Amino acid sequence: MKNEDEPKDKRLKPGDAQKLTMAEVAKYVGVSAMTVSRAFRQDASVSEETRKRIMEAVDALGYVLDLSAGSLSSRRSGFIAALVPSINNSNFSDTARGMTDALEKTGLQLLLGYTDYSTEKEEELIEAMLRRRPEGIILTGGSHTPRARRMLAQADIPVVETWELPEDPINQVVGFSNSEAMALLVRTLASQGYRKFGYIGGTTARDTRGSQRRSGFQRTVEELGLGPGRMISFGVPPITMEQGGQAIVSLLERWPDTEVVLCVSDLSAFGAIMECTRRGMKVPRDIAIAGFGDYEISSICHPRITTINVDCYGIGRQAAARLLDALHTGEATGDEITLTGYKVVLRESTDRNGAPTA
Amino acid sequence: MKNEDEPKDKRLKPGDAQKLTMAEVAKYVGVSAMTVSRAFRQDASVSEETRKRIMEAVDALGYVLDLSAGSLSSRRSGFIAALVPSINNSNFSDTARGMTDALEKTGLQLLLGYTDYSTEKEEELIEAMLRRRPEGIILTGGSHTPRARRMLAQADIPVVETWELPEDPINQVVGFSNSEAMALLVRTLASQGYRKFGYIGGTTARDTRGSQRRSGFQRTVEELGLGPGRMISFGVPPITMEQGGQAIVSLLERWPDTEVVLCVSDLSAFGAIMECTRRGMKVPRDIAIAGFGDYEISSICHPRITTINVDCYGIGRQAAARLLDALHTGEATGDEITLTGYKVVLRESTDRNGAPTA
DNA sequence: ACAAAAATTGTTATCGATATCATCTTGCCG
DNA sequence: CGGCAAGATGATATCGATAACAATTTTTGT
Repeated sequence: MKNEDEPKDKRLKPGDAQKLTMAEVAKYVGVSAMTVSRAFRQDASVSEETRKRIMEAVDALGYVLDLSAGSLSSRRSGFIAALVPSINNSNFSDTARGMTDALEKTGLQLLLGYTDYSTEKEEELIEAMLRRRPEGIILTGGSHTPRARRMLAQADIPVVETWELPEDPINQVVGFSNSEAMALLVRTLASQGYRKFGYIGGTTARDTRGSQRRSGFQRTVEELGLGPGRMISFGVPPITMEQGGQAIVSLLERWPDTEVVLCVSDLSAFGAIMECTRRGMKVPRDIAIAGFGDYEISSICHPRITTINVDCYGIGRQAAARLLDALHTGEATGDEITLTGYKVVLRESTDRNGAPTA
Repeated sequence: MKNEDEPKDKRLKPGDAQKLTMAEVAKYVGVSAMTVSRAFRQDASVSEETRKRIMEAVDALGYVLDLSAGSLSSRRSGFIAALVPSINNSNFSDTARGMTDALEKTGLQLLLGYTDYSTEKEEELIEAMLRRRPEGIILTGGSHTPRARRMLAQADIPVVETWELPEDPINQVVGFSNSEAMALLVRTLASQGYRKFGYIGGTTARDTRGSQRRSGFQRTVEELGLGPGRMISFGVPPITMEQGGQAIVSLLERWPDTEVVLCVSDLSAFGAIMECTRRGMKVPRDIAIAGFGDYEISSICHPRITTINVDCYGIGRQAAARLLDALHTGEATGDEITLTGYKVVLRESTDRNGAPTA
């Protein structure tokens, strides 16, 4: 006979609810741990009767599966990492919702991280995420630190970049051209007769989508022969409603004859409109203002704001779908670019008749 | 001699970047895996020289620590779970920021989940989180399913409930009385002469904070002898700007002489104000409207909205701090209630002089 | 200069589930 | 009724790091 282990010296602290493991559940039911493990997966071969008994025991004991142990041995962490610039931006939250919906029923969980529009923060987050071994990762934008790129390459998992069209994609891309979208808005407004264009955006290149919108604006105004646009930069992205208000004051001081102002987002457009209203100017009678992103506020406020509607939800949904494709096909897929839609939404704030309450 | 293992049959797939482990880094540097492990923690005793060499190797090889293995053996997952109702609500995102800030430098990461104001979704999320063995968990509100409560009890980790004062706290609480806050707003407005009070909120009890605000409203209006309040319920929480607009229409149809309307949140208040404006009513001249939460929009829009400012950031910060306390003191702390502040912010939308642009 | 203390590094067992292969039933068919 | 396939279950090794303790080197005090 082999010598039996003495009762272990493991001192369970008094109040310490001894931690339940699968083995204990197994002993309780009278099966092996492996069978309990199988009972937790619907594809595994366990008789219905045994599974039922196990699940009852799980319930009775209050056992909760331990994925950290499971993922170590199965080498599947069971989650997808997604990094977005801001927690509090309905555009990105719509995108996140799209991802969550697409991942439903796949057994994969979404882990969100917030980069605060900073590539350094993004790098940190990528490292933090990779340490937990995600099965794939979704990023916003195409601007990353060199080290971030290296880590991603090394990680050998599918990567999807979203919300823009990077010049040098890592892997897959789901997004649209922010500069083209802004160009479309400029051309649409120009075709309505506007000639003197102003632009409000943040000061730095941190927000790459913002920069792209700006360059789309600039380029298109010049292409249309409407001279260089009047551009005001204000604040570190993401610029707030308040900064939108401050910016339009600067802009109108410098170029009082401006006819229409395009803003990097609806939020700054809203701030600008409110500031104008407060100063006794009527929008669009005295000045027209447009935003970008089609946030809820733009269809509610007075006057309603002309904007670019972006398929935020679709971006998320498709990004997750592309990622799942890559995971299923064994990541042999070519790196594709999936274009998502956008459209101009004309509303009161740029109405040439200037009769917003019409 | 024992038979030596044949060179393993492990077929590394062609493109497969063979997964790096600590052992390989260790071999590369010429130390033991344990020393590499130590090099990753700043408190461990490794000579500076060795650590430098190891970190260079880590960099050169592109190794990324594997926490799923580490947390299994150390029994420390290194993260805190936090569940909030909505991803896209600046109040909660401020709270989340408070938590993140408080956890900075503690080595603990925050994992956010979104319950969508549903206790069923919350239960699912709690289970999903517990499966990854968080070291603590922060919840919003005090309303949970029985199974959620059981799982939390079994998990034996500190729990903090936030944003309200539950009748039956699980453990620690960081929040304030929503009904008292709303009562304060009612009393403040009553003291300014308002007599005929209306209220706009969601239809169900899903949003417990909303329900508490409603009951605070109702109770106080009656206490002041101003008769039963005029209450309109509209939509499933969280109610949107648009629903705020629809609600005020119903309310004014039913009770056209209402003097002031309190809304469950600033967002519905904003929607209500815009709808009034659109219909040619002036706020506050024709009707006064107030919100709750002091969102950015309320200080920007026109007219600016009277509201209750809540210390959202502080709630998050303190919740995380209390959790850290509990973790450090070995969870022997008594379950305390930490009250957070709120205050009435009077703005144009309830100005009795009705001269918002004054 | 030598013992004691401190700092550094290594060895081995282990965390809790799952992959893998082995074993045991059961059912089915000619 | 033998034999084989399919289904159900179990035994064991393993995932990759870290805890715990052991061994070694360096520093310190007197």
